[in-house]
Amino acid sequence: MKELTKAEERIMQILWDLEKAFTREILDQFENEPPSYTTVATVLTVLEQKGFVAHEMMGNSKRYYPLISKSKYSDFAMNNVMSKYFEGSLTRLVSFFADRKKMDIQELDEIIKILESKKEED
Amino acid sequence: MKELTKAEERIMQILWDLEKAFTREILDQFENEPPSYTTVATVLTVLEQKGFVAHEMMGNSKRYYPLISKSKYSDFAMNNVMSKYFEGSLTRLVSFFADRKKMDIQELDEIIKILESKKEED
DNA sequence: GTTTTTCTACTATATTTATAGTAGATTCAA
DNA sequence: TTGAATCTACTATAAATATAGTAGAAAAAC
Repeated sequence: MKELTKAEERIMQILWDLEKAFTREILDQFENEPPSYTTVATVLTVLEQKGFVAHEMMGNSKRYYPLISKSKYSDFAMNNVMSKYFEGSLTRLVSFFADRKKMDIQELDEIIKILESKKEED
Repeated sequence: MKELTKAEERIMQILWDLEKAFTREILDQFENEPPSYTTVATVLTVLEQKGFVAHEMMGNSKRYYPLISKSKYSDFAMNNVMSKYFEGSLTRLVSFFADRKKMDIQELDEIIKILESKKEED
């Protein structure tokens, strides 16, 4: 999978959220300093070329939808960072976080619970 | 902090590893298809402008060293991805990983241990 | 002590990314 | 049924990124 550029990523985030959307609808999601309509349209075209989205015609308008799920891309993006900064190890990542973030007992317990239940899975 | 571009990041990774290095030494770390010497030198100049590295003169050569630690940048990069894909929550991230990765009992236990000891800290 | 190598500084160029304009088709609204 | 609005396709342009060449100074090699 290729990486998303920043502009592409912003639009993918919106599209993951909306699931299906016209260019106009995507544009409407921008709060401050929205890009121009054609900019969004161009980025969508690029995203389509790159295989991240597809569209269906509704009248003469295109309704876009993601071809790659957010969780699939999350996985890719995370593995990317993890391999570069934590030797791909979740253990290292968690330990890094434990070292430098405030985490309340409740959050810690929740994570432990998740991991415990994962153990039983096997 | 600004994000590192790919070319910059590759060189920072080497520099984090070597701690201090001349352009030539950095170049020597490239295994296949090394860039040209001047490419490395140019990227280092950019990195210096951006405040990621500094240098000391050794004779007429520059020995570069990182101004930003790998763990500081890791933190930045991780928070970046986490905020975009896991609402900034380590819990969500761990649960995502637990769902889609094979993890052996030993690894799970290790992470649990880390989190337990973090609990006692407070 | 010349030649060769090795640096840096500066410049150059190609590619990618980000952003948007224009023109022509289509739809809508009066 | 014509004028306004909206959409796509195509093109344009600026900015950022990636890569490297050239020239001149310094050092090393012979």
